[in-house]
Amino acid sequence: MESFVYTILAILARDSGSSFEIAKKMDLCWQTKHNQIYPILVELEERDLIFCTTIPQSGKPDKKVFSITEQGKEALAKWVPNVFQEPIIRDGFLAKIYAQWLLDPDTMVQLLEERMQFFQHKIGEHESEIAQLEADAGASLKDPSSPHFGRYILLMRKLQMEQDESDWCAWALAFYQKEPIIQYE
Amino acid sequence: MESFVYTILAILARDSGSSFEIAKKMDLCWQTKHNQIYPILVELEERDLIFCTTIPQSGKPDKKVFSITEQGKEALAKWVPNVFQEPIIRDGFLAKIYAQWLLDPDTMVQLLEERMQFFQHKIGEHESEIAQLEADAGASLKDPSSPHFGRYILLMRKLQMEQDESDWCAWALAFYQKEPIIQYE
DNA sequence: CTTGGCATGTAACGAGTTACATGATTTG
DNA sequence: CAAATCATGTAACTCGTTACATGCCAAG
Repeated sequence: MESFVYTILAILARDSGSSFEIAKKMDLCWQTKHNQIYPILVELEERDLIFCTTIPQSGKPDKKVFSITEQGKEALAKWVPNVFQEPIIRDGFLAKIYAQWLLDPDTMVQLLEERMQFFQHKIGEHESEIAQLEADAGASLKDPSSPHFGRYILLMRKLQMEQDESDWCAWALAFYQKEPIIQYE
Repeated sequence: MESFVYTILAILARDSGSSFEIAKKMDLCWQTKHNQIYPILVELEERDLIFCTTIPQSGKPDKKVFSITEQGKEALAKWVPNVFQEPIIRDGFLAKIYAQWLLDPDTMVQLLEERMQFFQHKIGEHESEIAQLEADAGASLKDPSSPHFGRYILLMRKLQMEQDESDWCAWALAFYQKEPIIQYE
């Protein structure tokens, strides 16, 4: 929960945005559904760590744009050097791999191909986001004092991880094709 | 939850074990605390997907060894080709990276080094587990019809992922050392 | 002699998801 | 003209963690 709250602050520190926009950016660090962030935003506003500007819109409900306050930035900076955070990973697909010996090879091949496609799709998305960032931010991307640097290096990490996942699928698939051709390690 | 339950079944399909032993093996697929598995084991036993042999022990509470039933194997095999499972990742460290521009470089360097060490430690653990597996199972490790194959390829994947995480930390650290020497991509 | 691992569980609480409610605008 | 995306939120429910309870054995 703590990490979840500070992820919102970290996102708002880089750029103001609506609850909906925040929700989309969360995925890179902390997966969640948009519902969860509404009550937190209220709480953060009460604690003066963020503030909200309401933009009236015709037809739609008002758009609420949240921004971080100086206090918010301080709270965030104070949290960062705190206790070590263990990453949480839960992946049902891996249980399926664990149980693969009970299944026919065709099912497993299909499963692995589906997974590979999933990551290939993600890779495409992240590649275009990086290209966008490069176009927008230019050289500041590689400057640790720029607010874009963090997102940039996280995107690069995600991309590499997804490439690895995809490579691993290819490697695993080779075992079912009788000819293990791909080197992995 | 569903994936969680089937992960238990997948582990028991490979090898019988106590609740405690299951809990330790869960980490590779689905991180959880041991408390959560006790009520599930009761439920699975009621549904005849697993059965339990109680071994009396002096001093300690009885050791309960759980094994999968034929019905359990069938249920597991039926689940595998089911709906695609999206992996869940939540990592507070990444939020810290997101917010890095608000912090002094020293803090970030320390954070990255700590993270790197964490993964290096995990790599060591998994390497010795793989060596153990290779010694125990030999050639059957690379045979998709062996019950060890699944765990083997999952361990290889974990190892690669952790190596990547560690490499990424080194890459990110280079930005703070003025000389980005490491190639990543 | 204390920390950590082995070993099993329950109860209370906090975190996270699903379903529901509502409605405009854009894309296929 | 249906589905997806933008957009905001509440309520009910399920999932997951922490705290508690108990006790042995081995290593440092």
